[in-house]
Amino acid sequence: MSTLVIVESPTKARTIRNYLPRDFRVEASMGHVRDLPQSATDIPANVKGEKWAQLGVNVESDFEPLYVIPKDKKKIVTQLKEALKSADELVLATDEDREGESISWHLLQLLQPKVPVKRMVFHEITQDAIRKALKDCRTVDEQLVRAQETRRILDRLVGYTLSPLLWKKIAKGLSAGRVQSVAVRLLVNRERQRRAFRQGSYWDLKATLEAKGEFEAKLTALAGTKVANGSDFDPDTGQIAAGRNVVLLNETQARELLERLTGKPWTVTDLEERPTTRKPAPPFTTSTLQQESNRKLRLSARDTMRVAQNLYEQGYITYMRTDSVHLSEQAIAAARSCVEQMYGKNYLSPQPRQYSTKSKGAQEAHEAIRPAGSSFRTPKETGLSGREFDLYDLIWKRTVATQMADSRQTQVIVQLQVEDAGFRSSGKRIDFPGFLRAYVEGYDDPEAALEDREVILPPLKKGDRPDCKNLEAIGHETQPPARYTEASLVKTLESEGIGRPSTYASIIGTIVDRGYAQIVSNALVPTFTAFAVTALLEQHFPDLVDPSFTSKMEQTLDDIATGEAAWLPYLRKFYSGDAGLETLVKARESQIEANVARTVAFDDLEAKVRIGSYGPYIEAQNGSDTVTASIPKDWTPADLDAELVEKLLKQKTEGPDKVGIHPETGEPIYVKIGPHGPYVQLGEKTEDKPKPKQASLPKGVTPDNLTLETAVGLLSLPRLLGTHPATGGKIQASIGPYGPYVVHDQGKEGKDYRSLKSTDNVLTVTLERALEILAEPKKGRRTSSKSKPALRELGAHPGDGEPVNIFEGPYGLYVKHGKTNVGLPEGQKVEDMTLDKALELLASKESSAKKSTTRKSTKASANGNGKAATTAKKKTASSSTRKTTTASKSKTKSS
DNA sequence: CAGTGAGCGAGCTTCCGCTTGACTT
Repeated sequence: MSTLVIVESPTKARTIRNYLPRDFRVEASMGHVRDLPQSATDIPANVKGEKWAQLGVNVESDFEPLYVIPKDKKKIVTQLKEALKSADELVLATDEDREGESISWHLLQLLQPKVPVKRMVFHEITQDAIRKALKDCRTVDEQLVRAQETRRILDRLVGYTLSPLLWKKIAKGLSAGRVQSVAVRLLVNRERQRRAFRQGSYWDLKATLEAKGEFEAKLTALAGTKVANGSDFDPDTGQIAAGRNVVLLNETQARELLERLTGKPWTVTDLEERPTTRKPAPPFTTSTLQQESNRKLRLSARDTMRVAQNLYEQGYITYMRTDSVHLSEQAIAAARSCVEQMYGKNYLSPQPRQYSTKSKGAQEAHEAIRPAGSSFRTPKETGLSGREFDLYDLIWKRTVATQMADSRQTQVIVQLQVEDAGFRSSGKRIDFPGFLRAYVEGYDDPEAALEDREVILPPLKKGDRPDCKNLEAIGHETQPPARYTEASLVKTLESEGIGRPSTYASIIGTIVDRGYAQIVSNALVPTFTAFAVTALLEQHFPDLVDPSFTSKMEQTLDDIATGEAAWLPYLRKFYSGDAGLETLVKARESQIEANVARTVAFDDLEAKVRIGSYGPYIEAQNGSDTVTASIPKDWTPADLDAELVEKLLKQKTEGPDKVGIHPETGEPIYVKIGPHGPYVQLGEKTEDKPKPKQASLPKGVTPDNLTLETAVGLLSLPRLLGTHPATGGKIQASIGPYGPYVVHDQGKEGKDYRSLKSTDNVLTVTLERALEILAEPKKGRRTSSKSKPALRELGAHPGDGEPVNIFEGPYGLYVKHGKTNVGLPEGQKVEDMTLDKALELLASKESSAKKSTTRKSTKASANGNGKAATTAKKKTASSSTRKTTTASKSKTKSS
């Protein structure tokens, strides 16, 4: 008989197994094992008829939750039940936070153990910590569990009562929730500011001066009055903000001033040196890791987490979902020894640095994210490569930097005077780089990154008379507030305490999937739907989309956990009764007119935008007629101005613009804007010609700058360039779904495609140039085996003599034989691989590949609801055969 | 690929937080 220990994750199970006695069996629950039913198919038959069944919470009977085991957890639960049979003690070792406590409680409910049960908690995985934790076990904290359950129920009530309202009033398939709706609202508010933004412009002077060295200075004051710069403008008017005592220079004034100052003597009137110090940023949490990785490595939150998970599973870093900046003693010691070895004692912070968490509602069940172990491997020592290397490198540097000395800098500010004009020059000297040697935190605003650059001024003193080498007038324009990026959205949500480390990445996924935002070169741009939904929620449920809603809820949950508040009255007040959500939603349902809710009004547009079942469209009055026109699919409110609206409508009222007459066919060519953007069409659509020739406008060509020549060219694609001198195969140029390309027809060898560079023009590209492009090796993902050499060649496959090699792909290391690829098992080192081991892996894959073809057909998606761009959730039942065999193999090998 | 903006009506969509596993090279 033995003790069964249950933790959340298999990786945690593997590590703590080493610190427990031999007769302890450690299993993983894989997160939560029970939950409210997610969709109608999960609702058990016996409650399906009930009014509250769709909610999964019996709101008529003290909010009793209906718990089910989600499909993908059924197997785990049976396995855990089985494991418990041979145990004479059960130890629940899930995380010591609200969710972790709840998992333990659900396990108890499900497993109904007849043997003694203990609740064990630890914050560090070391021999000592685990042994101590095992001695100090407690029971499950029912109040903490209640707090979790309250959170769960509240989120369900919000989400599952507001979403149906949106289906009725705006469009089907939409969603609302405590977290996502606030996130969407942040995006919408920022976009509203951008639309309201009025650009202001101002001029100033820049001087290049010389005094024992060159330096630059900027005009700051004129006759004792400050010269206006960007911060003096009111973003809503584009004018100088009220109450500012500044002089605003326009171009003429700036040039006149330049004339007047030219040739006049300059004097240094003041010189100030200000020493400053900077401290290193705290170690990574999930949120800060995602932010930095997005800024520095350009990884999405999701990719960051995927790579971090790999690093964690291979034992390179500590747990990647955390809100704590706490470092264990051993981590601090390891970081300090790294600093000493790599940078020397001078660079060590005099005292070990420990950080404390500031963000709201942090639960701190884990350590900060840092290199694993009691001594850190340097990035080079790890043998990692690609994204894994980059991310580890980032984590290593940030962690090591926390134990480094402050950086000491001197800010130098020089005031200069010429006639009545005051100039300023600022420099920065890094006296001692300290932690900057290892790590500089990134910025969302690339301008701000300059802050850390050293700007050396020549040694100047008061009374110096520098020569003016050059003086120029420079015009500036104020910029609208920047859109949110993934990084800045996560940062904002975290600082408001909204969302959890495990969900930051999926929040962004949700709002993109629901069609609330599009990612355009790293920026999150809200859609028309986002505007409509946000307006409805703000107007009718202002409390729920207020960022402070979550922090108030958290406060109550904390009180429930400590016993100072009771859960039932809280939920009752929130949902039932006169002021409750249920009543409110019902009342609003009859008040809100769908036609109004579907409409987005913009101050600067006369036409209205409506959300239709096929996407957003414009509606305007033309005399007594109502005209509607679709807005192209990837357009957002950011793209829509009065001019474009006009264009879209004109196409409907007066027919499309004619570009000209086709010189050969004599038919007219039209430029139209369709659901996929602007395109040209040859002739009209008629009964006997239902499909006139059409072609999309490529990037850079707009309806405005489109010439007849270009239009004719586009309509004549694909264009034959000639034949290949070596093969005699045809070479053509055209535009495909991925943009302009050239293709070489190699007969039975297939076609060789290459994308054109942005500097090439499909309509004019020559045969010579095409041959040049075709001669370049193919880029892109399919050819990594050609561009990247094998990490190791293991030899020929006995079956067919084809080589068996190890490669590295974006998903880690894998063995390749012909077209078969198999990932290496966890922890398998490249050096230890043999041909035999590789053949074993390939064999297991090749045999299971045959079976797997029969399973696929069951997954046909029932997603026929038109445009809602949801990515179908992939939840196929796992084909256990291959996985379990390889898993058990690697287990026996490692033990 | 280049429209539509309304209907017979069944059954369904949807939340937040814990986890990993399927694919792919």
